[in-house]
Amino acid sequence: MLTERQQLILNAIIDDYIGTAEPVGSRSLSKRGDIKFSPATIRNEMADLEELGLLEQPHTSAGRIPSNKGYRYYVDHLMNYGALSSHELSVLRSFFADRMSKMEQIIQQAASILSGLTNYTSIVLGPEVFNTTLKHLQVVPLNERTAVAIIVTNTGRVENRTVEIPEGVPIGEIEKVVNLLNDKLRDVPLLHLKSKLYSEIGAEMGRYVNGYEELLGLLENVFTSKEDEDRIFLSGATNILNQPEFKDVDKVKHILDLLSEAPILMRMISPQTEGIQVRIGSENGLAAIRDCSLITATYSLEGKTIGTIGILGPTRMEYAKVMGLLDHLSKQLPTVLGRWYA
Amino acid sequence: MLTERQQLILNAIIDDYIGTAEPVGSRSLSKRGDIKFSPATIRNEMADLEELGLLEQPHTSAGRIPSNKGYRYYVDHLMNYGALSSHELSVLRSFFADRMSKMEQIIQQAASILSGLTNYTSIVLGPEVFNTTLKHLQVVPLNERTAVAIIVTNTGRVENRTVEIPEGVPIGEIEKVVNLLNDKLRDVPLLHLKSKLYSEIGAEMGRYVNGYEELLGLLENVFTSKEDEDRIFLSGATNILNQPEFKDVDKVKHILDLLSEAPILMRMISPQTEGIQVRIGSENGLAAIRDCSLITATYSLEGKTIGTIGILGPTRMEYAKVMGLLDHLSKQLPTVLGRWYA
DNA sequence: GATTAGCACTCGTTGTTTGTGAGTGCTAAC
DNA sequence: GTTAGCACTCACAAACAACGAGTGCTAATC
Repeated sequence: MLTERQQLILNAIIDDYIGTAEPVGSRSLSKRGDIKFSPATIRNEMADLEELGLLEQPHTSAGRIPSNKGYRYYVDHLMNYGALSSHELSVLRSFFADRMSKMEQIIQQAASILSGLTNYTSIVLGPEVFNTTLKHLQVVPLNERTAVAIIVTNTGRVENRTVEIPEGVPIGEIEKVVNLLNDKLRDVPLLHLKSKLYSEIGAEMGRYVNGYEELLGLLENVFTSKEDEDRIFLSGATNILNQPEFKDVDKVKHILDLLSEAPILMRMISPQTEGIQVRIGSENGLAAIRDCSLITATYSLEGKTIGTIGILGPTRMEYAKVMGLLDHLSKQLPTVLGRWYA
Repeated sequence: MLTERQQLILNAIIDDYIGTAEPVGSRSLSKRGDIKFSPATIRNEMADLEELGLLEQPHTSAGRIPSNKGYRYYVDHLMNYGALSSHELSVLRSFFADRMSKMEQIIQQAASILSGLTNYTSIVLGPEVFNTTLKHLQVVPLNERTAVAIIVTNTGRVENRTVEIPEGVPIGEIEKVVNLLNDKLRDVPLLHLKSKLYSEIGAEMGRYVNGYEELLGLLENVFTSKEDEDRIFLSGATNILNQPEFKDVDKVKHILDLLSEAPILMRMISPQTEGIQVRIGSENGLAAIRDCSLITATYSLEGKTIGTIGILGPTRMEYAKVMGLLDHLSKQLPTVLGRWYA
């Protein structure tokens, strides 16, 4: 347990360092208004904090910088979520005022706003298909052998896939099947489409349609959601380049490469637990972002977690501000999304 | 007009510099097998070439590097398209063997291959809607006030937009309109949809449908293609970070920011003229890529230019190799795309 | 006993100097 | 016309000193 004064000093150091990216020394700390001890006292405390692993020294005669553990302590015990500035509030208000966009646009916009307001990179995981249901299935033949299958969900999302029409299946048959499926599958959650297809529809289809086995395989392919990739929205990827700690091109390359790998991002920000989560430096597990912190917040609808919004920045991140923002947005986002689930 | 020997030397310098990114001196040149003059002679020639503006000297006692004008001369007069390596050929062959993907996937894949084989950034402009025609129009109501309008083209592309249903228009009416439109607009080029909508359909619609004015406005919105953004495909954006001339993070940031602006890319690679085009350094006009060269090749179908493939790299680019590749791919691409226009 | 002034010490940063070597331009010999 | 030779230039790297921000420790002070 840290003493009052140690907390004060740790807090001040992190505060300074977040602002300047320079190691902070005892003398400059003692000049801050909120610290009323001499540099010598501060030095003693700093030595103790270093021994506890909360601070580290780049080299002997430099100031101290927070260690990952230091940031962790700060986040867990010292920090309060920042209140939103009036500017932030007004940006968010105008975002929430928009009632026209379709869901994907809303999510993309949310990502843009996050990266715009923070100058970090935002990663947003769009709503899970969860209770997304099938609204309409359509097959449009393009020529004799190809057709495009289209799925419309109740959230307004449209997915499509090109399929090859098996030899010897006349267009008429396909239409019959599609009509049947539309009747049977309307309002069925996407998640259950495949199982329902086999358990209930398969047999019935056999009665009406010739060669339905091929069609079944085809439909399975159509219903296999490629959602995983599509749920990831990125914004402000190049913002890291603004941070002084990423002057090194090689480090940056690894990060940018990582950001273009949707499946990895997916794993990174999939909600492990509800609420706001902070992963500092090596806590992320990925070497490429060992100097980054990732803050994520889940958002829910009707008590179910359906997605995540996240910010990736240097470990020297404005935690309070970012967490304030994420907290606010994650709570408001469902109200905008809500109408798609009416 | 350059003498034989000047050409030989200029060619050698560019060749060397492309490989090493280091200024090349007279001594190292004279050691090349293909140059049989003494360093002194070479120096004299280099001085002349510099006077002509084809070479420049970073500083007095360094070797020479090609100027933009030097590259230009090289591209226009000295260089031959590189023959494709067996590796390149095999990659391309397996690409062209794929007959299943839908068009967007083909284009995206082409971009990936280009960036993969060159280690530069590839920018591809997908086929123009040009003779893309409407295959099917569909409106799926989501709830009382919203619907999603879907357009399917003969190329298998699916576009969709969320629309608000005007008050007092019953679902039945909408269905009627959609059926009418499907009859009238099938196989009409997307480009002409809007004009046709007004010139021919508008009046007729008035006869059958109440409140058709609102619907017209709505449909106009739907038919306004947002294609411009969607036609751009990027790959290997972070490859620039591998080039030694882009060690500087600030330069890189400008380029990466540029690459995320679809409209600017659009303008950059829209085909001005048929065939392969090389824009070197400042010839691009954009400050952010003043140290880059952009090589583009148009591809055509039935004599009409329908799109562009391009490579963005440092001015010190492997012109011969890249142009060989682009030439090959731009000629082959239409054969894969062809079936969508059958 | 906690705090602080004082001081010697460390070490990265900055600026200067000094070689070093790759490369040049020029001149004179071939 | 070509080339050998040579003096010269200049970026780059190493070596070095001065600087100063910052430290740890000790002893005086509150």
